[in-house]
Amino acid sequence: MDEPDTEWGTAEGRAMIRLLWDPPPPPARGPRQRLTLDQVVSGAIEVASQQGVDELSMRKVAQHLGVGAMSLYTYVPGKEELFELMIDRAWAGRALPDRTLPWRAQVEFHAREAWAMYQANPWLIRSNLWRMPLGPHVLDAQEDLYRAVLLTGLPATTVARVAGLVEAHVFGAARSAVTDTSVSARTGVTQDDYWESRQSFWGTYYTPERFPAMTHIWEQGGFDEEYSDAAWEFGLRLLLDGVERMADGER
Amino acid sequence: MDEPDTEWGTAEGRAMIRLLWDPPPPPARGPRQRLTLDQVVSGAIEVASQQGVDELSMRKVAQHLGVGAMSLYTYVPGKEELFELMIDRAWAGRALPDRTLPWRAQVEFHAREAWAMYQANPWLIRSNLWRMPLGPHVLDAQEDLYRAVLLTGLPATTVARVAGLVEAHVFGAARSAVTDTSVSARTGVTQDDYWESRQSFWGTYYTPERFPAMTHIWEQGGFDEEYSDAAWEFGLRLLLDGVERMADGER
DNA sequence: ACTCACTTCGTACGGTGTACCGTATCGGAC
DNA sequence: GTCCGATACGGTACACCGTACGAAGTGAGT
Repeated sequence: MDEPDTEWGTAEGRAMIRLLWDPPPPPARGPRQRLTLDQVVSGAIEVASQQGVDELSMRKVAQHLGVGAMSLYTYVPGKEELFELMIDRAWAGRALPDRTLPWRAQVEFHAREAWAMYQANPWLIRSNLWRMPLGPHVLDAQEDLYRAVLLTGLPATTVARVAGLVEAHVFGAARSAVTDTSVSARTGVTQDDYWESRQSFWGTYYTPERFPAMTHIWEQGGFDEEYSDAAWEFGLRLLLDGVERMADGER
Repeated sequence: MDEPDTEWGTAEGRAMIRLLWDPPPPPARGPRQRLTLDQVVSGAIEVASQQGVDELSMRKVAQHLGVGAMSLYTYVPGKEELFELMIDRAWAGRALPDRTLPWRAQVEFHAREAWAMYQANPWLIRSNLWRMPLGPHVLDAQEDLYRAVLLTGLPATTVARVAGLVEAHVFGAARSAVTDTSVSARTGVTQDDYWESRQSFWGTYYTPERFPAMTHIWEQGGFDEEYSDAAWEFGLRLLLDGVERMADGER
């Protein structure tokens, strides 16, 4: 009789999948739409980029696009779905490596593309926390990464793990690198201001006796270049060196 | 004259640091407090654990503790600060490794403790996105990890990178592993229901022709054990193998 | 006994996502 | 050309959020 309206059942799931994979047919029979789905997604991304993902709201997206808030719901079932579309759009920008390159160069290309994607779309960092959306561009990129890792000749289980490691590593590095700047953009507080606001800690509670290792690394300049390009590529190299060794041992 | 009330300046920063590091003196001169700061933090963690971090609200925490919503603000400046206290509390549960063990065993111990922490507190996954709080328990654990990695004898910059890699890797693995279950707990939709709701995708848009690599890995059972303990320990091993080789080459 | 710092919490404000529904707009059928 | 009905638009409303404000009650110090 009265079915629950918030169910995630097959109905909503199917609607989302269609939205991602099928171009929505331009509806005949009614007044013409003022916008396109693409414009809505782009507008949302612009709002998220300019004001930060925390400030993203349906009302703000609508205002940015010059329509009423509720009008968005004719393009998109809800905010969550809009977010999935935004994610897939971001992944659409990822280029694929030249298939004639050796596997390692291809994987490194993928990693650099992922890094660039997170740099260009910091709001992504706050997303993939949920499930990765089953969007076409997401899957195409992942498929190609799996293809590249398969070139190693390693067993399937290992390939799945390695591909996951590469994606997770880049994501983790991007998260750390982007966090500071995005927080700054959101609150208008610069990184220096933040540290200054917390400096009472350094003078009061931080003592070299309690934190000798950190103090030592600090004095050696070990924290100076934290999360530059060099830092995350160092991790990638470490990772791929291990994979390469496994692959060599395999054959 | 009218100073901005939302400033993050030294005032608020100092208050937060004191809240984290100094036990709040039991206030004389007024009616006795009904709760303690510890109880507030514990209550918030219970709400986050039971209902999911998205459902965490000051009103719900207050109700859970049997007090009015606004009463919480006598213990804590705001929600953000409460969250930092929750994070530090979670880190407080991390045990430290036996210092007589070799460095690798110590680092692995740290990694396993981190994994256990994320398993026990899935709401953490949605947190560290901002800056890591400067809480005493967070810093004590990190200090000890740096100490353990320093035992390798590697240069300071490398030590900083390796420690970051280990933490980031465990976090990434935990994020992927925990996501499914936490979404289930939040929405009451099981993982199977979710996949069923999206199954129109598998029948309609997923074709082996478009995704040959994924299909191949799937057929080989490569995705079966995704994000079990074995999966993330595989990544850790790969990582530490590389570190070990660097350390050996060093001396 | 008085003072007054302090806790508690009801009320309220501006924000959110979005359900509901009246109104305007058009394509297709006649 | 006229009308029907599906559709887009968007105002209003509801439940919820974080939290500012202030009134009322409490209890130690004087």
